[in-house]
Amino acid sequence: MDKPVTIKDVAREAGVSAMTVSNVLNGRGRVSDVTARRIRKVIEKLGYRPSVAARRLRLSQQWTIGMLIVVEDPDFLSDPFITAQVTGLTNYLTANSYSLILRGIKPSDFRTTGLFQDIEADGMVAILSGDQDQRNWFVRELATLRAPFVLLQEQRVPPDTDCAIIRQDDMDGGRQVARHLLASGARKFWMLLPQTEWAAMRARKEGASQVIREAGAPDIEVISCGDESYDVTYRETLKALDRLTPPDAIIGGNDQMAIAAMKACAAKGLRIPDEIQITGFNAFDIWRYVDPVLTTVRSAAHAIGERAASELIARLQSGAFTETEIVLPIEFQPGRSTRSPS
Amino acid sequence: MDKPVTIKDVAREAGVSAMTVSNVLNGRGRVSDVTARRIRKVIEKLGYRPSVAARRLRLSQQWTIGMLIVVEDPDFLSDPFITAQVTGLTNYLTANSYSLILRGIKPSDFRTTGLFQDIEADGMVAILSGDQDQRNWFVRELATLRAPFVLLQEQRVPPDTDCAIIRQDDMDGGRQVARHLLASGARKFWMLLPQTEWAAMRARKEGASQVIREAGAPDIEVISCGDESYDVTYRETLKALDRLTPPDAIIGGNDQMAIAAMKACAAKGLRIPDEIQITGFNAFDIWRYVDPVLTTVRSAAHAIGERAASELIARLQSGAFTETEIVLPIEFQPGRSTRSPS
DNA sequence: CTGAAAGCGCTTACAG
DNA sequence: CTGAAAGCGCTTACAG
Repeated sequence: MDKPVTIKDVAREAGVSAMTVSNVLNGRGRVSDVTARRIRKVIEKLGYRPSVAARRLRLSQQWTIGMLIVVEDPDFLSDPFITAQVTGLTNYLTANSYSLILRGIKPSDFRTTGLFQDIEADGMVAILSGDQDQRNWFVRELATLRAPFVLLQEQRVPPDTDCAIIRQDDMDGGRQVARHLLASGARKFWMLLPQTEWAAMRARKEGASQVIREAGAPDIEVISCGDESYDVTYRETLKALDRLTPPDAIIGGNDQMAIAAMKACAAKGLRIPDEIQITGFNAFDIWRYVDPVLTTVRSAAHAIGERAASELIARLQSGAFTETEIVLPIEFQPGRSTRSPS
Repeated sequence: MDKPVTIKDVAREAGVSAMTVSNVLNGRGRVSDVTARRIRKVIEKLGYRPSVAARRLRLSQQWTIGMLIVVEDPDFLSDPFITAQVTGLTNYLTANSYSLILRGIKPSDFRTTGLFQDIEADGMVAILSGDQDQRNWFVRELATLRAPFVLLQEQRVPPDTDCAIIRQDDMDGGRQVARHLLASGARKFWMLLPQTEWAAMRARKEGASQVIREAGAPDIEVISCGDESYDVTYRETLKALDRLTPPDAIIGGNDQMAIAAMKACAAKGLRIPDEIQITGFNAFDIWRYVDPVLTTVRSAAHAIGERAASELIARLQSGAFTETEIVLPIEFQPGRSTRSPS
């Protein structure tokens, strides 16, 4: 319709130059109170809004961080572990006048998507999935953007890259879960893992395996649960219970999987925790919806998101990441789906 | 470090003008195959990425939609009803080369936040909360951006505004729930609602009330549950059960609240559904984590998000919204937390 | 305390 | 098939 009002329109109406308007807007330079007040009146009257595009071009800074979630599942925000990180990120960015661009893409679309053609963010935060090869490839692609980035949940820092990793101590979480179960008498373990290899889940498994091997118990049996949805996990657990002797304990890769397993065990008539113990991971609200309340590990997800934002902003200001590997502690949270250690 | 490579660098290296490079990039104009190939090689070699800021300024189009969630709770993505809408929105936008800027703000910060000073989006999608007065005020503020916007979950279309509303038929959901409960013999109802007045929840209540009044039963008793968190809802339900005679049925404002109520009833020794029936709303994954499986209403949340994106993009192209009020159907989903109608 | 001018990196009629 | 020039709306030294 009507052309948007620009800084020039304001300047003309106020009888000053565009520069003076800019100074008022940005609090720079010396402008007399009288002039400033007059200009502000005109801005209000005309409904003037600065053009972000122009300012960004001029300053070659975007005040924008891109959040990239690389997953096969198009419903990429359904996992509370991810949404909590996104929330922490946005909240911190908003408080610091940065914008967050959110994008979920499938590994297969990775290359063709706009984000990788254009530069619209000063920095990136990414959650990757897939095997190590695929993740390495993602990291190389990200690096071609020539913008600093933070990887969440990754276990290894890519060498020679303007990049930092932030994660919670999933391996320690795995260790604590395994110790608790061993102390409660478990010797034979299953762990439920999705097909998609999340780095965080791998670490949980490694931590648990390590403690279990050290205790001289047989290594964990991995039950592969496809897309980690409730239905698939439930079905795969049932199948495994049909095929194999039930273990003493099932370690869920996350809470949702643990709950599906719980229901599967209940369907088989196995009493929890007497006949079989079950643990989850992350301690989001759902953990308490179930009966018995799930033994799980409290996640630092929100803090991870916040930290990613603060590290990235610091990096943009200082020119280099101060730390490239940040590990946040997690907290074991016993429930009633496991027995208390004797 | 090194200055970013611009279209001029590419042009110089390829021995052509910037315009020709631009033509190759955008598939406009006639460029000979030989030249085009050479230019593409140079782009690859130099690692050139177009500056989005420059293009946006030039074309005064942002290819960006802003998603604004106005809530008191800083953890604004914890509600799956919201995340599902956000996911639908991003997915559709990404597929259409639009970016999504996500921002959650508190009502009190509404005015001071950047989104309302600057223009960085071609259009907006908003989820509002608060009472009608507050929401009206938000709508007026949004209108000052002079960009089209879509309101999710709103029940009334603001007059004379470049705006559309999209919602699911929450009122019908409320009706269906009430009919089911009445048919199962219920006469006395409670409904759990948070302090924050979500328009969608109001509509559920209205729908249910209407059917219940028509059946000649006493109107619903509303139990106010603060921030709608598990803990508060649980506590308030317990308190109500202590204070008042238990009703025949409790209608949860959403699934999470219904589940908290379920646990509270169980704690009081009330058998579900024999002594008390309970229903939820939205049918996200958690609805089935509980025992007995919750009777609820399947939500069109993901479709709402997608539709918001498609309507907004269509509006940006055509200059006007074709429909200003879009209502998506919902689906009643009986579980085991209610009795089957006799 | 205020202004004229240059320039950020693109794209678009308009010529040739 | 290709190029020179103008301009999108800002901000920043540099003068006055």
